[in-house]
Amino acid sequence: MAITIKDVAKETNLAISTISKYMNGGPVRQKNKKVIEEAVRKLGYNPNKAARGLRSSRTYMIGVVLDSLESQYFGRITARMEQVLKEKGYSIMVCCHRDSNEKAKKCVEFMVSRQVDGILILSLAGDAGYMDAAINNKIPIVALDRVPETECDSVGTNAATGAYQAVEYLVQQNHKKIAVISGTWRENPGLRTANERLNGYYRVFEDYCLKVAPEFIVEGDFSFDSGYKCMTRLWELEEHPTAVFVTNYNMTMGAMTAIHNLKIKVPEELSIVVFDDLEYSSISRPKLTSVRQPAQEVADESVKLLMRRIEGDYGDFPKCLKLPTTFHIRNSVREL
Amino acid sequence: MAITIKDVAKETNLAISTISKYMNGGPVRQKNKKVIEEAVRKLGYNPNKAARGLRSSRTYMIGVVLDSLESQYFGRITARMEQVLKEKGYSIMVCCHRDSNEKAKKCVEFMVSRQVDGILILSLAGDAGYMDAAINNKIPIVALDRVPETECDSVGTNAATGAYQAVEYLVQQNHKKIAVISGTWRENPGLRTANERLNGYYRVFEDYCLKVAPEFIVEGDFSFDSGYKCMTRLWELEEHPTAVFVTNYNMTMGAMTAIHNLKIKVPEELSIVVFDDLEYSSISRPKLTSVRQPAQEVADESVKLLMRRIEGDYGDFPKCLKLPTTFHIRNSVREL
DNA sequence: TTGAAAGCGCTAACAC
DNA sequence: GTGTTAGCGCTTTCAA
Repeated sequence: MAITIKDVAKETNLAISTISKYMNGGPVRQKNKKVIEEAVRKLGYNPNKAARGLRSSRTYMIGVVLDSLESQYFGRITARMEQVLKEKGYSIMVCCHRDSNEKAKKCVEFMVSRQVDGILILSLAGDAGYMDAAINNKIPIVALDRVPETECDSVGTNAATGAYQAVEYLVQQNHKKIAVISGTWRENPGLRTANERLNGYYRVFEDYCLKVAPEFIVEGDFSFDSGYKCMTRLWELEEHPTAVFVTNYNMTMGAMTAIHNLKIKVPEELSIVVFDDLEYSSISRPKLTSVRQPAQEVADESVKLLMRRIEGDYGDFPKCLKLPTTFHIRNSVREL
Repeated sequence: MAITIKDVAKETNLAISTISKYMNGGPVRQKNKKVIEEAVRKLGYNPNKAARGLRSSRTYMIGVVLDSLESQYFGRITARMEQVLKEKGYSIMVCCHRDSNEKAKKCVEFMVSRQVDGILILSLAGDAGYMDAAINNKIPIVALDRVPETECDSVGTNAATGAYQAVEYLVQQNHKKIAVISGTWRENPGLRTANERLNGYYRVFEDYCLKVAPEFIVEGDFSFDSGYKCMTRLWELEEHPTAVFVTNYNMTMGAMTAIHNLKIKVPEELSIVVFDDLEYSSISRPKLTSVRQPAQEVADESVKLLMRRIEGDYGDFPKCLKLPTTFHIRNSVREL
């Protein structure tokens, strides 16, 4: 087995507890400090964090449960969380729920049994029973991106406002026939982020006294395929829209693929604005005018909030933080 | 604090060790089995894995150290590893090295101090001193994608063959003026994957008795920007190439952006084949003919190998596994 | 089969 | 400042 604190004690002729104190930044005599440092280096001692956690009931481990590592947006968020947490001495354990609440529940239980100090959970809709294990064990948990229905800490972005801005921009460019490819679908009406994005659309129409054309509102499910299908369906309409608002990244890529296949010219024949501003938005031609969610800030704020909960500061529980999106005008919209 | 084995013992009037045995699938009297099950459910008992690890020196935790969570290819690999490992009862701890060997060393040490049962390390060039901590502590470690110089287990793809296939295809379509945007750069000549991809190119020229034009070999560093710059430089040449082989994903996107800006028509004016077959290859217009690395198989094989090492089977150490790439013909190459 | 007891590596009281 | 000691929650002998 590896080097333990005992070995260091033996090597230095000091007590175990002195070594422990030194390792935790406690006060140690100058001379001993040197001796210990020396021994630690020589032996290559590395404190066993599991044992430390067992004793101090602090594992310095944070559980991150997310849909999948394959999504760009969540990848960015997770990468940032890892970075920030590492600086604070925490490491992260990840677990994918693949959009199943049942699996999410398992993930959370798993993390709890690992004694994580806190949990960050990304993107899950509907009933939040999956948080029970954490709550019962008094392990702080903050939800990201999609806000569950239970009373809990959460941080996300102000999707309604972001969507509003995107659609308003279209209106300001004199578009009236504006379609939207939404992520709300009847089987899963609980998906708040999807609803919020759609609400932004409705509100613009309301505020500008425009009439909503039901056939221009098509429902996808946030997947590539649904984006493709929705766009195709839109183009089969007798009267084409002059602009379309696509409400997430995967659907955007699906829609753009359909657009290419149908040989629709953007922005000449169809203007497009999209929610999520990731790789593809600036790589595609034309570049896509888009609403950006602040991945880094979302990560930073949720970590900050979680840290406060871990320190025991529950003053403002439950906190629901909504970060503003930003709007990036590029070349996919033309003025009518 | 949470429910411990003690609570279950008290609840059932059995000894702690009996509960432990039950929890680990040991032989317990039918009657007691029922009683324990009942109590576990009622109390919501979840064994503390840290304590278990401390005792049995098995944490059922695997450390994954990788460049960054933001890369698609590694995201896929990591996602798959998580899935497979979860099925086996393992969870993963991730740590990003951001292409710094020094940070990688820290990551590995960190994982070691967490008593992980094994380490999977992705994509790192040059000297492999960063593995020392794992090796010294006899913690199995397998390297993925990029193979370090030290004697160690590794699994990657057969990049040279993949590159060969791509360039050979170009030759078969009667291209002679074939440029390559390589990922080898003088400051980091140790990057084997980059060298292998370039070697594939050289070998085709050798085998087909073609002459290599030095000005057609441009050196990037696997980044978007370098892809952009290399493509631009290529187009400033007096004599343009008729085809280009781009040796990784980020450079491909950079090169494509340059291609769009320079208004180069693909494949009419320039054919392109690329290494890595991710999202963009099939979204872009035209779709990109590309070499695909088998992310899932790489993940599966490395996990399988690591598991064998954890079980103590070092029969074939050090094993260097190279999985075949596949070649996908799409619309970015024209026949001359 | 079951239970008592030792101990994994560490921290935290407490006495010195 | 330093050392002694008692556990954190669990597994694992070893007796019964």
